[in-house]
Amino acid sequence: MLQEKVSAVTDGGVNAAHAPGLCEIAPEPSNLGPAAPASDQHSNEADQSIENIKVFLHERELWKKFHEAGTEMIITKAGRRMFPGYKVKVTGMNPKTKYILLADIVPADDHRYKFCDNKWMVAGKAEPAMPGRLYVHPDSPATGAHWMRQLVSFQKLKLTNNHLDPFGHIILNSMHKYQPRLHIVKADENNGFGSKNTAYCTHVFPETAFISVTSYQNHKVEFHPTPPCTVQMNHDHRQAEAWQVLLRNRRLSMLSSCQITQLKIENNPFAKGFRGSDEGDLRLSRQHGKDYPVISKNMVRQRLVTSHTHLTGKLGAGLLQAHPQVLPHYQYESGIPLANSDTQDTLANAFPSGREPGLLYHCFKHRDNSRHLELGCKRPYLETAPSAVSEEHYFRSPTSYEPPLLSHSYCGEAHGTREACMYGGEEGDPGVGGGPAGVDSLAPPSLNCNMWASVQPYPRYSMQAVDAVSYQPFATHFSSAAAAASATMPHHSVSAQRPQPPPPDMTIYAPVGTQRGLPPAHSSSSPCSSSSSSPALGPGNRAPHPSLYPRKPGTSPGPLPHRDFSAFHPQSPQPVRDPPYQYPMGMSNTGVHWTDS
DNA sequence: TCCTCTCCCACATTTGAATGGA
DNA sequence: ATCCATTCAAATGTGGGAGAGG
Repeated sequence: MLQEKVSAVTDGGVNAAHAPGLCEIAPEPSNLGPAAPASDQHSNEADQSIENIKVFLHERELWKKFHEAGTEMIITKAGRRMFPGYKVKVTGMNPKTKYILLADIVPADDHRYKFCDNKWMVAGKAEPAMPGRLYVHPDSPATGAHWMRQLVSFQKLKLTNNHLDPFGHIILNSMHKYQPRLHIVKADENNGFGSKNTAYCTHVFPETAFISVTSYQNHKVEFHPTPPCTVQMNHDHRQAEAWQVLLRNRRLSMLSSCQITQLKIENNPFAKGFRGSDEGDLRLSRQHGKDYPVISKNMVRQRLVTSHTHLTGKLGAGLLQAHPQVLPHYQYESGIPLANSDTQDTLANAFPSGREPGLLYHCFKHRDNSRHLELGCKRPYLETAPSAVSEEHYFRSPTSYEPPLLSHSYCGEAHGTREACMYGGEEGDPGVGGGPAGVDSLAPPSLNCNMWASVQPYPRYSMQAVDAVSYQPFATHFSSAAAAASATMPHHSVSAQRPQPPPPDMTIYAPVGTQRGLPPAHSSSSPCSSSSSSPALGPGNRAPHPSLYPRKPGTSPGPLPHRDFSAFHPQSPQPVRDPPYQYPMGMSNTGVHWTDS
């Protein structure tokens, strides 16, 4: 957890709380200002109302930069952190009330995407959603004072594409669009485990949506110091000069931070080694046996875009007009509009969201024409893109969905059966924390409670699905709250309107192998048996390297069992006994407003 | 057989936590 | 108790290549 000062938070606001259970987003009056106060239905309890909680996304400007470029998040088998990190500042909590903060990542739509012609395009229907997992902040539960004292960082949350991931990372499908969410669950004794009324709220920052990839989709091109053929073909002095300008501008700072890899390299300390410098380029080049600098493709784009101003002024009718096929290509790629484009176009272009019906229609219509999937992708990067403009017709709806920039807050109340506490693997076990009575004993240091619960990506937004869920015997108020919060997550119409049967894999997954030196429990029957903390725990509790636990064929955890587990783990290294934790999703009566009991 | 697309892996580098000595 | 240097695991994007599928 970062120990940053509260004042370091620079991000925007949180919008008002909405009536829980509504699967639609109420329009927000403002995108930028601080959160409008929640529509408080319990004004006499304003101080303690969870609706009063405001969440500010940390590094929101950075997130917005990524969002405008079309955020990509690498997912790997071993798990990859998100960058930018998901950090928030929370205000409005009751300092003495205990809260649980957790995050999950849900599909933003039911499309599969592909990166084509420097744009994200719908490439078909989404693959079946992975069993959802919740990432519970390691400090949970903690008092409001604790949460408000500093930034709340979910930086150690990891994403994986390993469907059998034993480490508790959040499982995602590659080339799909996802939306992280933050849930705040009240966990004090008056509204605690076993309580009928669990107050919670969900916050969504649309700018944190991303497309998961196994490798960044803007690959490298070799930046030869000699002009490319498109320039060489025409021995025009002005073009040669233009190329010199390009070379000269290699080190220009980005006017438009538009490329994901470059944004990550520039902002992620761990990627410092890739930051641009002539020496760095040469180093990378030599590393790959090249005598000439190798510049990332996105850098080329940036430099071209950056140089556009210079070029247009300097070349006029020269290069750009002599080769009109070049400029249109760059003009639109990656949603980087030039002077005439506005932000909305940028956003729409970067993320062809499926939330906008018209856009969807265009995408599918285009796809049905069996054209766009073949366009551009096979062309060398510097080749012309004659379809670039026409593509815009299909992927830039004039009414493109522009996501609000504030977090959407959804408050709700979970009304589910709570026959067991999620902490209560052993009631009375102070380490495990168990049960309603264990709440008070759950001082933050004693409980590192990363929990990984299955979340149904689509059906959870469906009230029909909610009703259809058969409760698992180990429901907890917490999971109920999380599930309820999940159920209130607004979803675009395609998913929300698709009734889903009760999920067959309504499972819980346990964090495993998080204590140093302790192997993860691979047994799906009791995956928590030897684990004591989660991968996201603080220093000293590093997750073991996956290579320490090679999966032999046939010994893999296998498909997630119908009953899987997740548990909060004490820091003590003792094995957690099989915690009968079940986190049925979507069990909340989300049509009921939350209440503080 | 060829091509495209997606994914995996090794690599060099940087960061930051842990450790030990002064 | 504090400071500093060292060590090492974790994290990062990249290029090359494997493998599946058409």
